[in-house]
Amino acid sequence: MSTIKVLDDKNYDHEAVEAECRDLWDETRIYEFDPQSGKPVFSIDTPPPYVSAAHLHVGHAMSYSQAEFIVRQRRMAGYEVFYPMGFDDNGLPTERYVEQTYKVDKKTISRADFRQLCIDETAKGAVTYEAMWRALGLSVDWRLRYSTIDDHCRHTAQASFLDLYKKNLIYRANEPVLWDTKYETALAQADLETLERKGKLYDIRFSAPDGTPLVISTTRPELIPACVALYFNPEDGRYAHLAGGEAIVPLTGHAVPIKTSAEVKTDFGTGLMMVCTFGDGEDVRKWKEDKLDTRLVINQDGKLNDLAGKYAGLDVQTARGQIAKDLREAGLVEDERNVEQAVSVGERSGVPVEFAMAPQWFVSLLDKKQELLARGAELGWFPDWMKARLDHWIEGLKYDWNISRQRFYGVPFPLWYVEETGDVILADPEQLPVDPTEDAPPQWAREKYKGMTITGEADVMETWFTSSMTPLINANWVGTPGRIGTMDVYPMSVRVQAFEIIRTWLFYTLVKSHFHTGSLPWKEVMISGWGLNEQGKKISKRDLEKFTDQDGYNRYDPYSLVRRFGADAVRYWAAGSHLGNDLRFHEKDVKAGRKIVVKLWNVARLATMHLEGFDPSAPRPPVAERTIEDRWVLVELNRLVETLTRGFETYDYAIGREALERFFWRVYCDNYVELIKDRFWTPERHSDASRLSAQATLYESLRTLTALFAPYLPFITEALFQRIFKPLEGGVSIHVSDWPAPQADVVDDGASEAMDLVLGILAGVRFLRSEAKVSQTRRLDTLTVECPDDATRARVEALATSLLAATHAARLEFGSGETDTPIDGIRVAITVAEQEEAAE
RNA sequence: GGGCACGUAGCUCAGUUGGUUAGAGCGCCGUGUUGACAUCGCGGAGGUCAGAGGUUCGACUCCUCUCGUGCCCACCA
Repeated sequence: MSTIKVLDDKNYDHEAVEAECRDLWDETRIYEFDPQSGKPVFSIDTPPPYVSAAHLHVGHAMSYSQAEFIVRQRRMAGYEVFYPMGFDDNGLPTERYVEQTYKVDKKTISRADFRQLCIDETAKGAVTYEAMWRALGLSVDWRLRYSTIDDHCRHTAQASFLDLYKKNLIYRANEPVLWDTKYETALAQADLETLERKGKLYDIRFSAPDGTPLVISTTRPELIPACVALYFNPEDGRYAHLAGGEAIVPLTGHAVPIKTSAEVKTDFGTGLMMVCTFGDGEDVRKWKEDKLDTRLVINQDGKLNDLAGKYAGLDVQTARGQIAKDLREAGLVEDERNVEQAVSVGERSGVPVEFAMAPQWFVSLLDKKQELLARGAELGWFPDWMKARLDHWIEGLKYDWNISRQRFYGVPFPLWYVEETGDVILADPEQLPVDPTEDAPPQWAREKYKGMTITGEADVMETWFTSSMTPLINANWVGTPGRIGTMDVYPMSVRVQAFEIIRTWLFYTLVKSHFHTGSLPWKEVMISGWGLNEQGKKISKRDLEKFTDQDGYNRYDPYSLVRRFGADAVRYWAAGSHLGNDLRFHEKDVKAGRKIVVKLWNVARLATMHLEGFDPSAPRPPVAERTIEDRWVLVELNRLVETLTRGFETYDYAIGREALERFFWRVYCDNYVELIKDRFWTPERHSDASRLSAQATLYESLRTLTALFAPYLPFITEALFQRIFKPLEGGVSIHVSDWPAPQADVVDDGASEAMDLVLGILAGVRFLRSEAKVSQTRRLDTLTVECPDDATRARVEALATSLLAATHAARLEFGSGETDTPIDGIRVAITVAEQEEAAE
């Protein structure tokens, strides 16, 4: 027979407990995915963070914790959990970081050497990240880790390219592309941000061949040398006579055609529009549709070229000022005024994008919008209103997906070009991953193009081309030997991510899955908000640096918080906002988390004191025979279980936290455990049966509470399980025990109503004690209850035992009360026990 | 300009299909300790639920409009 021992540690030592739990979890390997378990699989696709550039802050801790609440609950609910973790060490952020850290230039270092530096650097970052995730208690199966530059991921990305190529979903074109002049690379639409700024709108005088002035309006005078046409609205009577004619461009003196377009607004500026190569997307469209001349005046480095005449060599900004000045001096500026403009800038560079002509690889999207919208509609969205963001993005797509980047560090395209014929040689699937700038093309190609010049594609794929593969990376789509995970876990159960990358990561992943597998990548998506600083702004590097004190403590640094308050406390904070909503960080909220952890420890200590010697394997009193206090708490507990289970089904961890907190504090600690004390303190007025009833109920409720708290507070709940419950019921860990189900034999047979009466009277007594400055535990001589009618009096009388126990009173009397209670018509009064007075 | 979300106590937020005197945490005030917990208990103050209309027997909740905040999208050159 096993019985319960009292918890011996008076103080809860989170550091010791967390270390103990981590060791236990490592040793027992309970988080490892077992494909043979026969249980339904719950697989989760979480963001692979950039490991180099950014430092972790509580916002990261928040969103990963929110996902992990769900994971832990699903594991307990009987799912076989597949929980990998990835790191994104590809792409521009890493490249920039390495360039700056090692002071290297991509033009003077070999691709292999540079990649090695990136790999080394990101390996360091990954160590930090893994340590952080472990400290937070993320139940990741670390055998499933991937990093986007490793062989498996490069292989997957290149296989994706080959598959798209075969399916005719990818093409190469030499078209105007969005161009970042700072990093000198092409960009995709999704890489753009909008910058609001003040600009100037100039009215500038062009002329007709006969010298008649023609005044156009533009915010970009530096593009005048690139002008290839003027447009006006066909409805615009002012210019009707110009149609089909020509205009002479100032500064350069070249002639351009004058055309009409319904899109020109008659009330904007002068109603005459200058079209250039290329000022914006509209220019590109007219250039294509009307087969305009090409006068590309801005080079890939953002400087003007020889077409700009004396302005050659100036950057866009300088040229704009210089040209405006010269035009003004020449008397050609009719008007200039300030305007608000919205310009597209590179997300990373912050520099306004230009257009450049360079051959690029594109994935077809524009003719697939309907299919992609349909896929998006198949997904289960949590919260559901986030779906609108994807729909709007797809509807607003203007370009196919340009995946070429004129950068260095990324996954190479698996192909070579034959200079003489222009043919494209694709890598053989067996030779992936391949780097065409270093590796030879396949044997058959070397033979076929013998004697010709074969060059590997020097561009690399953009980073999203790889990260959009994470579900297929996890499911080992390419069949890398030795990797755990097969297409059996595909589509995955859920993707977790923040809202700002719906248009990128979510969208591209959907695209890839649709094209490669004809199915969704996951069944559902869980979209989280951001952790914000006290001011409600995104947490910045500045926050992380500025608020560090002498001890190295920083309130935005998850490590600092975990060390000071414990991982459970940080996680408890993270559960504080509903899914999809931002959460402001306040240290005091983590302290509140800490408080509930300590309270849980203490209430467990109290329970073990009352339960000392209790044998849970012995028959317990049927619920129907227990006291009303016990039946009441079990009814409340059943409701709690239902609430949490329902919340978790829709990824709403916050419902559960809220309900748990309310139950734990208001029902359990403040009332239930106080109400049962009398049965142990004054055994002479309670039966053995009622004591056993309390013990059984206390045991059951504490066990259920431990399980319900487990997804949120994995460490303390594990500690309680190991110390109290495991010796009695066996099992390895609370985290692989069963998720609680409502107890079927618990029905609300009036216990709640009766307890309302007891608690109402108790509230009145507590008020009187407080008024009279009498301790809440001091014994009362009499409890006097004033009832409005005989029926109420009879109900109160029937509850005498409970009332005396609750109020620690010796006698119940009926008479006139001193104060109201929350219950209509019932008033109470108290007298303090004489003998205690004497004892003092 | 369009879309999405939001506006509830000093601060941060709950409030599940509309139903009696709107809740919590923190903060504030008062008070209590030989029996889990001062990392605590008990009590208290504090809100015209952004504003205005409308639907309804009844609105924090549903509808319309206005104001304000955040984010996303947008070629007004």
